[in-house]
Amino acid sequence: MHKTIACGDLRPEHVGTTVTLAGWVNRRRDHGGIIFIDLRDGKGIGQVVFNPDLSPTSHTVAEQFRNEWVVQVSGEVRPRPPGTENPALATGQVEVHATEALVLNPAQTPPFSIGEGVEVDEMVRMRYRYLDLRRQPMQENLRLRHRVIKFMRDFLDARDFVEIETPILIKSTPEGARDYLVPSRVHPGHFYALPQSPQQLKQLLMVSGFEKYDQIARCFRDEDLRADRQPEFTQLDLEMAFVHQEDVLELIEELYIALVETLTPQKRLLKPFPRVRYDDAVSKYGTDKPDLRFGLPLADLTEVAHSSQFRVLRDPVAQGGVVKGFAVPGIAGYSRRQTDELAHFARERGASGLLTVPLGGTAASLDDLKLEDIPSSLARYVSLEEVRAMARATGAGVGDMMLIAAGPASTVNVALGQLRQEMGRRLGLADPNHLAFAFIVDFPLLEWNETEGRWDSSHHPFTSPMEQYWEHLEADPGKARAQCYDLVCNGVELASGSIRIHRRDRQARILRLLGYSDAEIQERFGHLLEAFDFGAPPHGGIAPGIDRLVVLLSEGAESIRDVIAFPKTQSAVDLLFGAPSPVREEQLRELHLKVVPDEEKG
RNA sequence: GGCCCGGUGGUGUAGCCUGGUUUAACACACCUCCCUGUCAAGGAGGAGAUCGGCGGUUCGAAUCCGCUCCGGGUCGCCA
Repeated sequence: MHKTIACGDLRPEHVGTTVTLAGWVNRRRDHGGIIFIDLRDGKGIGQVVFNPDLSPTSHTVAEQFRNEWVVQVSGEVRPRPPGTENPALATGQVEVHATEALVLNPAQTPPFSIGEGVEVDEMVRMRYRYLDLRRQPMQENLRLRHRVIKFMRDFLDARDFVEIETPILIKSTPEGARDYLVPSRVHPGHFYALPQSPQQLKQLLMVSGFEKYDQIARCFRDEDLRADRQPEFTQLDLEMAFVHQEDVLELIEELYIALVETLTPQKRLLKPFPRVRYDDAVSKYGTDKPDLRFGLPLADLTEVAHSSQFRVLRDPVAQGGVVKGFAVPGIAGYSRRQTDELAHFARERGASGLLTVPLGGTAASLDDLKLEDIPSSLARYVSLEEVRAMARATGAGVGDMMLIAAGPASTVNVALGQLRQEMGRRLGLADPNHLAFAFIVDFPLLEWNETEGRWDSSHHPFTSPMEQYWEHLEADPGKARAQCYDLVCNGVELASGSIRIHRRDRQARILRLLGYSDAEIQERFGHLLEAFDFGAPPHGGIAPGIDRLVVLLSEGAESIRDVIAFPKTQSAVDLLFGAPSPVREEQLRELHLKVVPDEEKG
């Protein structure tokens, strides 16, 4: 080794010993005579002193040191002189007095500072990702990620799970996300697909009798990106035989509680995880991934609005829509500009408009409230009693503001749900040190696809409906509820899973319901159906996302790009390697491919 | 594909709305010199920018207009 101890491991117990350190120059302070170097390595930072009186030769070498040079230093560990200890450093009680110094590799001035916590443009960070990763916050993020994954593996190993790798080159799946395709050289015109998840493979492993399978699995989806989506991402994929839904939920709850309490004990946790029905989540929070760190629940105002004379509310109801609203405490004094901004926010998310209803004035209670205390267009069209009814329904009091939207239920829920999240953030109700986990259950099995005119699986076609819905499934598909569950936390979907169908006849019924012909079923799912004929056990599983979890557990990661070593941009470009890129004509020929130029761009 | 935000020395920002008193400003980093107990060391000096690109308006464009590229956010999309 080029070193005998890590820079970050220096402690008072080493005083008197002679050590050799190697690392990067984090910062240098040259006093003309004495020189201080903060030397950084993977374990942390330690201070080295170069004193010309002690060692003129090493002092001369150290005069050339610059930030990020890779250097090796030997010397004696001594306690720092009284009054010069640095409590901000774990190594701050001691320092190394250099007697030998060596430049292992000089370095150019980096494009951005490694040692200081300056915000740097993400484009530059990704272009020089290896330098970005050298920075402390990114080191912490990736080390946390490692510990999370190791914890999961150890936890499952102790419960008899077997980690099994599944292929990356596999068959293109028919529906769902767009596949990344890989052309076959050996079979002209044929393609592999990268797995969107190992879904069918893990079900086949259940048929194989492994009973408990898990995998830290890379998944690929060629869809447009968001802050919490990358073209490739990592899941803890797991599946169990002979389980009911509650068995899976209990395992996951136990895993997440143990993981958080062990790795991030500073985070507050709500135990046990509430089970929230899908319908309740949507009606109360407008979304199936509610942030439960705060209240601000949505209230249904359709009844009140229906009888009112206000067309903005009445007409949408007459057309089968709903009116919903929620109370935001203490913001009755918002300026016109601020309320306009909220309305803009709602419209951007699909709402036709937003009624802002401040309950202002100095009234002691709702009963004393006067119409002139309500600077809102609502007050011009509805009675004071109707405003009071809405306030009672939303829980608004004097000094609060009601935010109300009308329209089709799905539109209103999306807009108000996101507005609720935004208000929680603005009012500081969403404490980042609080993790509010919850299971969302009782999902609908199917969703009507308006554009395609058919039923889609809300989860995936292998999800089993609850037992009682099999009987009238074809007669009333929309009514069926699934044995399907999500784990959500702080407004983020963290995991999704289900009890699967394990009998051929039932799987075929679902696929036919989804509009597949018998020939298509055989071509696309034949391998799975055939497996079910050979003794498939009842089974189910879940797939927790690793990237989003690490973001929630980390201090300061703002997107999953901050917890992925080499992420891609929103346009799926790798700025470090410059991928994707054209390939040689010869490579294309081997793959029997010809590139057709874009018609518009030529 | 739609909408929104951003792009100014190596980094982070100001200037842009209201075009010319700006030789494009400031901080950090960088280079030189001074400095023997600092830890965001300090002091003095210096170098460094086709203002993302192309085109237009104008006597004059970082500033106004159009197109375009790149990054980010979001809707669609993500079984």
